[in-house]
Amino acid sequence: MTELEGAILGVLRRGGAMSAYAVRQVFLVSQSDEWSGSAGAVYPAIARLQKAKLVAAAAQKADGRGTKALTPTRAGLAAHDDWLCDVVRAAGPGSDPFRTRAPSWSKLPAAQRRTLIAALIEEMERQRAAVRANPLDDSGDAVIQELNLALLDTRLNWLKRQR
Amino acid sequence: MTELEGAILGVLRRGGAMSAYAVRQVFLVSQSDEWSGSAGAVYPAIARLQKAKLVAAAAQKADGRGTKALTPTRAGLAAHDDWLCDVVRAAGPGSDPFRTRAPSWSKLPAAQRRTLIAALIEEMERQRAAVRANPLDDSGDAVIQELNLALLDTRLNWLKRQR
DNA sequence: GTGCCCATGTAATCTGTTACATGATTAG
DNA sequence: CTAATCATGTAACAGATTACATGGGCAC
Repeated sequence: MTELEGAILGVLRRGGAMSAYAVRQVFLVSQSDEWSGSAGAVYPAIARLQKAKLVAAAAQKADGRGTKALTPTRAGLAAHDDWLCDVVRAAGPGSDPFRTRAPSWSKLPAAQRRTLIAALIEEMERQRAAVRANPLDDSGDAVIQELNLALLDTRLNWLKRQR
Repeated sequence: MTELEGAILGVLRRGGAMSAYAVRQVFLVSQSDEWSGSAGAVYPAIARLQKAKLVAAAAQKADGRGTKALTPTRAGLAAHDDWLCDVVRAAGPGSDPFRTRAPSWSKLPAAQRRTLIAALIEEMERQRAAVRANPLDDSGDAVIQELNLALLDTRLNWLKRQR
């Protein structure tokens, strides 16, 4: 199961029956934009999940567009549990564009480096304010917001020590 | 420029002239395993960089294997600077398998959830001990280690609040 | 009835993964 | 000499991205 497939099952599990389009919207507006929510990723991923009988689709009446209400099957919930409990994968570092760049910033000319660090601090503080201003009603989003705030603080702390 | 291409330029910039094989080793033993360092990724990426004249290859004498010493060109350094100063990309959240799973952990049966959280704490503390035990001689690795330690602490703090 | 969003998908392309292939060098 | 490692690459494949295509529902 790919990360995207696991994430989709999680959305269906937390959000109840919804259409593939609605799943896309969740990714499109998500705080952690790990995926673009592009149709070319979401629809094939859902098709794979359906083929593997991990997701079931119930046709909605009075919709000529063939909109389906998707729900995880019992096997889908079990597979998702396994994915959730995969300690090795869950504990992995993931990919972080900040961490990838940070080791090389010392190679920049000093003036450029100072400008960059100032711009990064400004951007991170802007993000932090935006997150803080947002309501965290949905339980899943609240967790992501909390972890994202911690990430922002980590980066800000590190940046301010580099000034 | 892809993240991998940027990272490769960074390795060449920080590590001095080295072969494509040596670049691979850096990724293979790297603390932040964002990439596997697979030959099928590294060699094509370096080929792209060479084609774009961002990396130059000097043949080493007395090596029948055609080993080349790779160095960033002036254009390569400029492109790398741009990549380093891309505030939007650097400030992005990246992808985090922990953050992807965390919102769904509340859906697990309570007993399973407690077991998982305990296993995750153990794994993170093991990782933290391993990082602490490692020497951080190389400047680039030291930065990554520092950011990884902060990431581990964030996750541990969050997990311990969930117990 | 004309736009605009809803809703589903496909096609071309890019990049990374695993696995394989090939040959040079060096340690025992 | 033989085995392990150094060193470079390719092939088949999987998954994500952008862009495109198609058509239903609804507001004005």
